[in-house]
Amino acid sequence: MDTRIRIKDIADRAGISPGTVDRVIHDRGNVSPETKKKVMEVMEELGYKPNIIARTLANNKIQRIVALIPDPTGDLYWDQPKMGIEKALRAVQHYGIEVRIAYFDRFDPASFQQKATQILEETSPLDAILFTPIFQQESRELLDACKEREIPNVMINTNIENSGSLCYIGQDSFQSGVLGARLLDFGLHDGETALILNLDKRITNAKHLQDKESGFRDYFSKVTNKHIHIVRKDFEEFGDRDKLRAFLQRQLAENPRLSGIFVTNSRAYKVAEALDDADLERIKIVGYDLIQPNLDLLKCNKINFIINQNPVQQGYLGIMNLFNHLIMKHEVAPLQYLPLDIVVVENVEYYLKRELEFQIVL
Amino acid sequence: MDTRIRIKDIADRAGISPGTVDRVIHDRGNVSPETKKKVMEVMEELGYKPNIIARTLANNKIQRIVALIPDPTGDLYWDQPKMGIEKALRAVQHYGIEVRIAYFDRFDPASFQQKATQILEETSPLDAILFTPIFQQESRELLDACKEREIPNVMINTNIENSGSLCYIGQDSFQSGVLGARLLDFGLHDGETALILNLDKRITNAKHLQDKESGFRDYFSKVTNKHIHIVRKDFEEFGDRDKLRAFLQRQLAENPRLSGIFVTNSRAYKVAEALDDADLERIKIVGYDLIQPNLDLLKCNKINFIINQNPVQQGYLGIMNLFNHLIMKHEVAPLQYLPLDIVVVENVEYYLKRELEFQIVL
DNA sequence: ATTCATACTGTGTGCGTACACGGAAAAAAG
DNA sequence: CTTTTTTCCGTGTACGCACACAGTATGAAT
Repeated sequence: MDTRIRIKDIADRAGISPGTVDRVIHDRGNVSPETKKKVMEVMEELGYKPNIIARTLANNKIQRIVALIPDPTGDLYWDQPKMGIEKALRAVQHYGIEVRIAYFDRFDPASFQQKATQILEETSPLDAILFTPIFQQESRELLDACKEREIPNVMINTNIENSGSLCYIGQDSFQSGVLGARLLDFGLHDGETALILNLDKRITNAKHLQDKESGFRDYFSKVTNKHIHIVRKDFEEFGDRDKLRAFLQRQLAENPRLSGIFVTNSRAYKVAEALDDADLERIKIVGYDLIQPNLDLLKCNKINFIINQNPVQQGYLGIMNLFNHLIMKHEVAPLQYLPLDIVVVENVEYYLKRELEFQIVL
Repeated sequence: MDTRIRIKDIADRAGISPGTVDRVIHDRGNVSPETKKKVMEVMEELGYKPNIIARTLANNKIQRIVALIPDPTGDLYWDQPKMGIEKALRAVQHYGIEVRIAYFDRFDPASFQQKATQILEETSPLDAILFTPIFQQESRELLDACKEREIPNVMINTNIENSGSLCYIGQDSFQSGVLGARLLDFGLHDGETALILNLDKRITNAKHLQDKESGFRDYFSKVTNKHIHIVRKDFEEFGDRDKLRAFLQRQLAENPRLSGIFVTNSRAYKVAEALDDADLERIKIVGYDLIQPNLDLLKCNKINFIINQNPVQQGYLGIMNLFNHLIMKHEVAPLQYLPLDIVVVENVEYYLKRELEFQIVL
């Protein structure tokens, strides 16, 4: 395989045996300082790059990763990180990586806490954790436990600052709000009203929703040629269509010139379904995520734009980054913002196809 | 590594030696029909999956790939597939893949032909080719030569139908035109004119530009609430700013209500640079590709939308697909359309970041 | 002077596969 | 029946690395 430098080459050049070079490489001690220095110099000089193929073959232990994500039952969005995780697993399982996916109730912090504890206690060995820190408090506890036990971890979808995590993979919430504003702006005229709508339980961590709102407001604060009135509302009972309809009617009554709604999560379809066609004609809707009900409404122009949060990618890259860390021993970028894909009818197909097809199959 | 089935396990179960199992796996003959059948049954029964790691380590020959792409000198776009190819190489070089990049003059079919011949004759062994078939005729000749010599090949950026290629990776040109129309449509009013502008030498294959035009027209043919007049122009001397300016002034004179320009390749910046600020205020521009001059003009709102053709991805996936074919011996999807990314000021940063950062480093 | 501990270094085996080589058995030729 | 050829199959080695283990050298303690 080419003229690659092997450990043996280093050894020959340094006038010692491969075993010693190996000790230097893995910093396993029992090497005299001079020899170590010499070996390091030779490695530098010859540009030694370990052969991962041989390394993985020799080092045949398994690395166990546990992923803790929301139970996708009844929520189409959370099925997608799962798909990404499974796709990544297929790519790296040859390297001795094992992934178990655990689920928690996305509306119940106690469930998260319980599962996290269970994972920490019952999984052995536990080499890494991938999780979605949607509950701020409970996630911090998990992060602390990881730090204490020196378990590398990756966060996806929601970020927590100063977490000590290996990395975060997901969107930049603030900028995501800016983009949402920009997209709504296409359909807004001077003096009209835009509504920021959080269809979520209050209990879930609102941090990234707040960031989206800040970004949204930031955009319009910089628009000079027209003035847009901005209103924010939270509504918890999104499961009940009639209540949602009543709620929306109230908003329309209070804001007669309401002509744009920014739904901060994947539930834009609920809004579109609850509004009358006549209102929909006038009101532009920007939402998140390529889930089926959103797609259906996008195709008949009842939702105007969808911002793709790349949930499949999040899961995929989460695992791949752990792979890079655990097996490849590469540096991992701590903050990995995914693109803010703008999805309209005309390009939706290709994003869907990409999610389904492989990227890299190893 | 888990409880994986090895060749030795198959051998034991079938009551023969690993060598024979290996012969069956690689169909290398010298195995009696009964034994072969027996081995196949056992493999099926135990669900044998070859260990790629060990396979690659043992099979230490190199696979030589040559990439034939346009010389990026003086054209910022073509630098990007090159980056993608290099990124992919970094990911798979451990598996014994070697890539050499050859360049041709993107305005000179003879140069393509000459380089192609040279590659076929002088590279030995030549295990695969990745190329951009921008010259229809000459590319067909290369495809024929590949077919004759049974050299697997991948096309990126431009597609040729019925090519016998392993796969095509790039955009769906027609749909790309549809999207371009949709984006321009945001800024167009009833009765206004949209210009489809090909800033290219006539000599280059116009097939994918034609497709873009068809898509563009197709979109507006389906718009019912307003009527948009569509004009198409080709202009070869885009290198000369004064001539381009004069040309554009002529268009403005001929089409007083011209308020949208769809530039079908990466040269939108040339249009924006050649127009007066007063005209730019009114005229919306949609172009392609995240190259620096386009980005600068996007940021100051002189270009409104950029469609990303994902050139880095094209190169990256091109190599990765050959890797999948050559090393992994996986099936490869023959038609791999990349997403049509809509890029505006608000999300441009994240696309750029993605291109620069790794995706998978192996 | 011998033993013993310590600090360091070399050797060997295994990981799962590919493939060359050689040997045995069966079939064909003499 | 013997020799040669063919067909089939087992053994061994290499791939590059990790790691256990077996050394060797040095100096201190007895």
